[in-house]
Amino acid sequence: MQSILELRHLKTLQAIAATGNLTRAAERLFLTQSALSHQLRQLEEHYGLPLLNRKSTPLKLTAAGEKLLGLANMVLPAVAASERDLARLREGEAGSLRIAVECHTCFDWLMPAMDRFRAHWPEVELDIVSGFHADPVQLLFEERADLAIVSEPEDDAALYCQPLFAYDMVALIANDHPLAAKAWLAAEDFRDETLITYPVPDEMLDLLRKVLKPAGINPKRRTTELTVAMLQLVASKRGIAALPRWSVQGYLDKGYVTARPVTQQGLRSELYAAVPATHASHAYMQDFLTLMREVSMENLPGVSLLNP
Amino acid sequence: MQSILELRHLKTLQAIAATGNLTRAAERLFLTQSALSHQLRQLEEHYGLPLLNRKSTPLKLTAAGEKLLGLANMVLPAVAASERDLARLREGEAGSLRIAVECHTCFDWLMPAMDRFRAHWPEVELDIVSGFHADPVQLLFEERADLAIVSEPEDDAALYCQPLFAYDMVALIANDHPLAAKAWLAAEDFRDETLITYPVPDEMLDLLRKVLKPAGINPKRRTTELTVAMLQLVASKRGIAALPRWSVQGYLDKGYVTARPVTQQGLRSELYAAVPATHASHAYMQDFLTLMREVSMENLPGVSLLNP
DNA sequence: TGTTAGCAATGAGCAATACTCATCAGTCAG
DNA sequence: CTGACTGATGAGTATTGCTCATTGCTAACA
Repeated sequence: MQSILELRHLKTLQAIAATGNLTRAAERLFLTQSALSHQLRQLEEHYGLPLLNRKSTPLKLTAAGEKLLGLANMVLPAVAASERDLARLREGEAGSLRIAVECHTCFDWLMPAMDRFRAHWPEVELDIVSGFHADPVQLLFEERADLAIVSEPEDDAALYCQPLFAYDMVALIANDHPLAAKAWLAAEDFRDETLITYPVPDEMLDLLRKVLKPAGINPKRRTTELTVAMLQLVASKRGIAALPRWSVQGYLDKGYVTARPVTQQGLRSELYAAVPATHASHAYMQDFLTLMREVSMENLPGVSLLNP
Repeated sequence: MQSILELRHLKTLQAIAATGNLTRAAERLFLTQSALSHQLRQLEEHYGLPLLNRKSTPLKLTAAGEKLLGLANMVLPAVAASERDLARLREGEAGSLRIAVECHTCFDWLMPAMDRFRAHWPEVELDIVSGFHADPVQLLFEERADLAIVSEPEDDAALYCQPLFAYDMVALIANDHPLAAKAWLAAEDFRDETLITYPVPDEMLDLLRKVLKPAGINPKRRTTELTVAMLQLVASKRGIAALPRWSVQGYLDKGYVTARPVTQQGLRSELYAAVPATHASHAYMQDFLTLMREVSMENLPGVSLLNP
């Protein structure tokens, strides 16, 4: 009789539709698989209708489920927008969000996140701090930036550090390169090759810091600023490179070059967002932090969210 | 950080905006005043903003409150519509809803309720059973009607009976009639007057059943089918009538005739909807039952809902 | 000016319920 | 057949949303 539906249920349905899997949907909502299963059963009992087809993998919504999903898709964005409005009412419209990056490839996913953000907070001054800096965190302390994208968690009490996502770095080699025959590359394999990198300090290159330096290997080097140029050099056997899989997936799909894991376990890298603790509570900052996670999940193949 | 907003909160805000009063809003939601107060405080703490201005009576929403109310007004109807869709998915589109009335004046508020219903359930056959019947409940058993509007609760297990609302019956007299000088009319006052009624059996006239019959008073009678005709007769001192206040409020506001309570405590009447128990669970029936209550609250002055 | 009625706020306590945990059953790939 | 991965389920717990009882405030009225 009385409606038992709550926003919680709509969020659940959205997560299930997005992941096609109760377990992963639960993760996304910071709940357990059991919780979602119970929620679902309660809804289905209440409406006397199945909401999803359990037989299929990935999980498919029934017609009734789709109806409610449609509701969720119209209601939840409206709720989010209203909550932003309230935050603006409390904190005012304006503010600044200057982003410092240490990693070239980040632009790929930062751009769509920034676009979405601009629509939410037109009055916030949004910038990427130009030029590359050895230590982007330093820019935060100098108040020349409000947010830094870094590859290791910062352990400073003056900073709030939010995990973004993890991804695999892969070695890129020409399709007919002898190393392409191997299932994965060891540090040794780089010894006699030319390593192609961005023109940044060694400490900012995960391959060098985590794999080659520890093994005492220091290959010949060549640098370029552009990812496409790197791929061009690799394809023409002028050297090998190591890049995030998500930044080159498009080229891999076209068979332009070959990717191989670095070391047997793979080389897993992570990204974190660091913001001055004083800025962390701002609503627009919180919004951007979640936006970055959302956008990267949507757009980048093979990344996994890190628990905040 | 995490959103705590739920549909429950939106319903609360809507009720507060509608009643301008926590206590009455709580009644409408079948909760206590305390519950709403706590809800409100939780929201205000979470958003760091006051949602309503406590100083004013009736309670006024702040800008932030209005924002959320706007959200409620867009979200809640969408939710209700989706739930109707689900009900249709389960039970099918069609059905019949034939309404039997024992009280002439009911048309005033039945019409808008029926209009709203038709929009919700276009495939349900909606009718008022024509002609007047001494016992509309009988029509339910004969399966010639699906819902009856009656003035006393039915005590039959085969029927589901929902209270609708309560209202005051008032005596109508000419402005310069001697009885207009009295604050209220006693049974005695009717003895030498002509009573103007609808042409229905005496048991269906609350004034006769509850006041005059018990006092052993049986005044002269005159009948007419139309409410306006009754008022015309009253105004020209051809007799006095007793009608629901809500059905004549418009004429009273224009000073056309004078209204006086019947007996010192007033003559309070009630309306109930009776439906065959077998039909009561149908979603469209439930929808109509709540629609009748909603519409009468909105349109009829001085009525009060009865607790179901 | 005291008195009462009406209203919202508050804190304590309780009951409903939303969740987790542990486990089971089914499906699929190796 | 086994192990990995899935969702379902029941029991138990932690949370939370609610009610109850009371207080403080305001306004109306004698």
